[in-house]
Amino acid sequence: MRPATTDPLSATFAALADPTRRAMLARLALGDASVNELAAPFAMSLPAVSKHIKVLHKAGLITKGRDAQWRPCRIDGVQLKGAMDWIGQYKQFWEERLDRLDAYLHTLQSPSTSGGKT
Amino acid sequence: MRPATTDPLSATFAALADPTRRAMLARLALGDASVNELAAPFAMSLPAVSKHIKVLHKAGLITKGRDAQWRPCRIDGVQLKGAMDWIGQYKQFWEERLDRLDAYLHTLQSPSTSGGKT
DNA sequence: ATTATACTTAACCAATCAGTTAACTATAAA
DNA sequence: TTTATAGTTAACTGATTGGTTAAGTATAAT
Repeated sequence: MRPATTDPLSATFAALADPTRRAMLARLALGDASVNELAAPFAMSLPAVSKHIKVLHKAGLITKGRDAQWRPCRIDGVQLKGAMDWIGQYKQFWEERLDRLDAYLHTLQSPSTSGGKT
Repeated sequence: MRPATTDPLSATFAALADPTRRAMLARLALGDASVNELAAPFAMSLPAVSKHIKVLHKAGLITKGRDAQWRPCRIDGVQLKGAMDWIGQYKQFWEERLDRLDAYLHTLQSPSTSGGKT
């Protein structure tokens, strides 16, 4: 087996690739929550929830504190920013589309000499 | 078994969770490329590359054309925008941090009545 | 000391994933 | 028609994933 400590970006995207975990982040965006509070909306066992939380934690998307027997979870934006920045590199590939749509709409609006495709 | 057609966001994040596939997108950002061109930098078989491409395609991150026996691939930004927008919801969780750092730096700079920790 | 609450770990299972090799399809070139 | 090039599909494999139940740990309450 490889030591393989997956790179942060891969760990982040993998963690975000599950709807349950995304819902947990959505919950945590409203404020810190214990494991049981995070588990409440889901029809799955507590160990399953615990594993999801571990995935989020290992990816660095949340931090965990301690308060008696509770383990309050808190969202941490650092890795989310990393993921956002990575995707941001490709912004042109959706803005370009909008530009083309915009250009097309202009051709409809002002019937000049443009014949269409180059 | 569930039909389960995974939601677009999950498919997108899952596709991005692999460094090989991210590298392929980086290549495609430079311009369209055939399957063999995409495969060139990687020490893996062509079928493996073909599978990665299929994952990207099913997630809607690329489109595939046909030119004789070639299948030119092109990046498609729509789903990337979707992923970006989802993450963007959480912007406050990294800007907040910067705000706190900024506030802290100000306490260092202007030695007012603040004693430090609460 | 016992019991309840909060959570984790262990062991297991079925499904998916990332890779392989071998065989196949489709188009172009000789 | 044969051969080369480009790519996909099939069948297999080992590792990972997402879930389960049962057992264990840690703190608080009785």
